Amino acid sequence: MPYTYEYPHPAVTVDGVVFGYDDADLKVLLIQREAAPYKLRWALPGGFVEMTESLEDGARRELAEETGITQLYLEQLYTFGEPKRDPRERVISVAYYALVKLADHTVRAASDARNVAWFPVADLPALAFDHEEILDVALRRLKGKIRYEPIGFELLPEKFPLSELQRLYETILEQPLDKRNFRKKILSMGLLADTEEIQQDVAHRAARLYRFDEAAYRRLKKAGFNFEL
Amino acid sequence: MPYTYEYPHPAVTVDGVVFGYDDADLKVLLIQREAAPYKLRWALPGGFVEMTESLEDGARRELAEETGITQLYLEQLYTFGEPKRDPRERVISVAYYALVKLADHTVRAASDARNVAWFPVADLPALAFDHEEILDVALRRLKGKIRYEPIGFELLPEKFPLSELQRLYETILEQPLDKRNFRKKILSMGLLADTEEIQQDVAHRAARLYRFDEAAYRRLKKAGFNFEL
DNA sequence: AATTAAAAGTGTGAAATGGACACTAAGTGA
DNA sequence: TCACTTAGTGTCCATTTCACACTTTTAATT
Repeated sequence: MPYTYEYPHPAVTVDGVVFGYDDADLKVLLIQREAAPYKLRWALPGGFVEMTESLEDGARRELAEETGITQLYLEQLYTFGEPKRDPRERVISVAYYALVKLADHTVRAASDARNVAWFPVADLPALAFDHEEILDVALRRLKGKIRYEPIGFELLPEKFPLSELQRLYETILEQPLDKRNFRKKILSMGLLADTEEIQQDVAHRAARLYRFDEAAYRRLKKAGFNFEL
Repeated sequence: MPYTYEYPHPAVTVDGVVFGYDDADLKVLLIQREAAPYKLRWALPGGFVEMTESLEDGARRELAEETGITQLYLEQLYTFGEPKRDPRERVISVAYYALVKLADHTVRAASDARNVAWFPVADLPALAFDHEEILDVALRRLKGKIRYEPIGFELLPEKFPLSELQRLYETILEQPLDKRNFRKKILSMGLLADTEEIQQDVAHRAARLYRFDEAAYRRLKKAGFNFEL
């Protein structure tokens, strides 16, 4: 069952940079490699694209197979194709980045029992291949995009207090934000709905919980509204 | 000399959306196909990536071969990989977009003598494959990027009057801009150097000519300056 | 030489936005 | 009841944005 072509074809893979947020830490999901090259190194989840699936479907499939994660915000990031990025053969990797609500997804061990774990972005192990570069591009993209698109919510639980949203922004942007100005700005966008609930089991005044109002988002987006922070 | 793999590999191409600007028109460079499928249809220039070159090098090589253009601003756009986008076999296409100074480059006929021509973006023929979608993504990217990065200069001659720069912005953004406000804003960025020259052979008051000051750009960029219009 | 045409070039005031800043309210635990 | 922790709230000043119209310069036409 070999496949033969008149001209050489590179292999094509999809890799995913999956971000999660937990307790003031931005985290990335990594998988430990079992085989050479880079045996035992941590790497981004990913794999070969199948001939009948789209690139995005391939990315979703690989993430589901390797980490069990299925509900996520997914967007194409960049395509990496330096000739020597994989020592075995020419591999073009179409990278996606994803945002998941960490609380909802305790990661399953991969279907093939490889190690899967969340690492804080601020404290990463050495990665396989050019995955450090891919991660770097993903971080810059996330940092840039969160300024003008309301994607931060994808990293938080369904219901969250404003302070948690602010901490998320401060973590990703790596700069402190003024509480009053942040609240004014975010609330004035009209994307947050008050759930009429408050935090439970906190040892201080409980905060109101909000949720992202997706219907409002679509309405405003269609009207050309600007979500710049 | 066939190439054989244990698993099926898609073909990988690079395609280029080359923009030029001329006389208040944004234009795209297209090539007429000679062979089936889509015989005689116009298409984006592009071709197969060679195994030893990077994706960007491949894009530059294809553009040089097919159109003779060598000096250009080039940036990766997006990767298109729907299973059926090419009827012959599975083809993943890494698209780049490019900006060229149209005045400097009268397009050469392709090395293989295919028809090459500039088309106004506002008045395009039907295109081969999914090239209309690729062009659409490129246009949106250009429109978005020109708002916060000074890339418009890449489309103008070395020396240009402010009115021409303004017309370029108005063309790309598809909206009129106020002359005084535009000048104030652009000049205050400190990216334009006065060449001390003025227009020649115009039938009215001649305008000062400016050039893009790349050294200043790099300095300001490093300092984290914001080039939003 | 005077007139017309065409585009260049220039400033102000009003409105909206952005950014700095500090205290009170509410709830828990000791 | 006191101490601690986080929630929640408004004002002022500086800056930016936006709307807006006339004079200058040069060449072409009569």
